[in-house]
Amino acid sequence: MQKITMKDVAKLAGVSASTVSRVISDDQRISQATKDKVLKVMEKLNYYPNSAARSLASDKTEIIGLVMPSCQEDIFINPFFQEVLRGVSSITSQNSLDILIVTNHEGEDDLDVLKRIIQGQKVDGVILTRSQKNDKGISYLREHNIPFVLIGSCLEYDDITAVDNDNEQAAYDLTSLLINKGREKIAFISGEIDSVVALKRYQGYLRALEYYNIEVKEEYFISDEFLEESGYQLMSQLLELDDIPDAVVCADDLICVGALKRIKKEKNYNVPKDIMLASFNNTILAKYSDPAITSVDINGIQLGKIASKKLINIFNESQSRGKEVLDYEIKERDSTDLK
Amino acid sequence: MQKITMKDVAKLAGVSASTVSRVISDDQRISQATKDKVLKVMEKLNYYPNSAARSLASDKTEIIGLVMPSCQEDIFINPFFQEVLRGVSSITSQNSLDILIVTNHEGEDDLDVLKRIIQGQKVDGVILTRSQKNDKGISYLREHNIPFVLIGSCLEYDDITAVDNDNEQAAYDLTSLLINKGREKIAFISGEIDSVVALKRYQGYLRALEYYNIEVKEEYFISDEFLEESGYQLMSQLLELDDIPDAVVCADDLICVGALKRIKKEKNYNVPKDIMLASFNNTILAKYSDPAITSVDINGIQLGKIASKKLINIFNESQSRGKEVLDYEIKERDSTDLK
DNA sequence: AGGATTTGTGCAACCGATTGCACAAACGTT
DNA sequence: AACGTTTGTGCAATCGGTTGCACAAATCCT
Repeated sequence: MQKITMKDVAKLAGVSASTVSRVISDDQRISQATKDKVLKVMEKLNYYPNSAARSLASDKTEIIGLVMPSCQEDIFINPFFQEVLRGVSSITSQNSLDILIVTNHEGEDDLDVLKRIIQGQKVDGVILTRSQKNDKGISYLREHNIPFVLIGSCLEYDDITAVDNDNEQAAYDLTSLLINKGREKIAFISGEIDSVVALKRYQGYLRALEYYNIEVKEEYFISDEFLEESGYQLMSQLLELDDIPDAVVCADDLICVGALKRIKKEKNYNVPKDIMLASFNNTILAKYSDPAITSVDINGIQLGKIASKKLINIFNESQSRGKEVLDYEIKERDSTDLK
Repeated sequence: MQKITMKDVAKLAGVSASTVSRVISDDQRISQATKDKVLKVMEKLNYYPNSAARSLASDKTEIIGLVMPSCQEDIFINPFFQEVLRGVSSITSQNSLDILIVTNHEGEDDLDVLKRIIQGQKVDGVILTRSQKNDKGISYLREHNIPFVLIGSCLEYDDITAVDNDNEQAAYDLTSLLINKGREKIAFISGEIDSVVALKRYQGYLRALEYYNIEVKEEYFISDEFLEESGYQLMSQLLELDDIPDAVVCADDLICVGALKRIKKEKNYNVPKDIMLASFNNTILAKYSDPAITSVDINGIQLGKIASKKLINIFNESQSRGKEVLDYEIKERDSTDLK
């Protein structure tokens, strides 16, 4: 495929390359007549500007990076990320930006990827989809003053542009709901507790127990990874306790679905009668599982949308930085409903 | 953030920029001593090559485009695409490539996006996740000799590199399964029948009916979009017929889930007793719905992996072009099981 | 030892855009 | 008519790499 460059357009239109460039960026100083002429030629030649040349010269890529969990991790399977992607995608589409899926190449750790992407200037900015305690990535981005938005929260700095739900409060509400249904032996199972979101949900759970004067049993809190398999294993552990819980709060639908599967294996336990289940993220999993799972809708699409908008604001140096907290909604379903 | 360029590295290492460039590309001609020296400096300065400059000069981006359904379309919600993305991602990660999510910007049609991405040289090649009859995109890519791989099939050309399942046969098998369970009034509901995959599945369905000498009723085939909502609507139509089908083959899980929802609304119909449901793609939806839906596992992850591998092969001009047909597997679940 | 060969490095052109500055043409003013 | 503005366009440097070619130094040969 032979390449059409600006020069070709310029020559055919009988103008200089700079004029063509200015037509593309819709420069005020170019007369309408010239613009029309050049645009016609561009159309005729099927010209599209070379984006590498463009970003080299202008120092902009028109691409934003969406940083996903390492792709080796199966957590990538979590439908939550697809929701975020959809949200992001709808905004980038409106703003003529593209999305680069950022995952680590073989041998890279989470910080390496960011460095490669950012310093290699593959993107103009990034959206992070999760955060950890003492997140190296966040520190790096912050120190180097790189445009980024966090979906989630950051414990260490309060000057970070982010979108999140009040996961602590949501977990409090969810746990309270179980308590109000008469449950007192409530367990909490989670993915990596280093993840801020897991931590916040755990704290909300604790606060609810304390508020209702329910004893916090150490063995009722166990964590592993954000995977269905982990949910299955963790539930196994709970079922082996002398005093089996009568309700379980899961930090994520994927975990919850795993836990449910494990419970179903035992003929003598019924959800919700013997054990109630409640969870987070309200992905399609929760909606279509049997029984359907009560889950906190954190509106992944909206998180993605707001995050992208904020990132675009940062590009434009307009306001609306800072942290934005989105509403959540508990979707009550059969897993907590005794009918 | 001040930029570190090759010149900086070159100066500090006491070599020329070309040498640095050659160290990066691990050129044979550079001595090990020099390589070590330069690498050390690169590390020290935290140098990462500017990818715009790199691709401008080398005419390579190290990025592959994953062409998604228009992001306005809700089909983007289909978990199938996430599976593909996971597969692609695992391969690109191993090969130090990145993924650009390609969706149309506002005002662009499907062909425009491709032109912009390809002629603007944002990517080295693309993976298409769906195809239509007389697909403009495919013609364009083919004519301009652009590296691409299709996940799916193309009816018009047989020289296209693609990965697919034998969807016709799969639909035949699936329909046969229903027939063997004693059903004879089998409907087929689908998304856009312009999509090749829908068409193939429809053809397989027809072939099964013919093979078993079952009359093909025109009103048993209706189509709309690949959405849950469509499944719901289409099922409504079927339920209004004088002679209601006793089994429905759906072209996609999302549709099937919608259809199921609609059936559940009618108290006097039971799945699978009155109406059996069977579907395609075996996404989590099918697995966790209630009743669980019998679905053809087409292995989206694997499709994504093979597609990426093939694309990389095209880059390397190695063989293994052509079409590859992957196995499918019918996962029988409660929606077709009378117990 | 001198020439041929191999090995390692640098020079400079080039990739295709953007953009500050210069300047010609067209216009308005007195 | 002469001069100052305004308007529209072109020149040329620049962005940060890659790569063909030239060439110096090191090695090998007879």
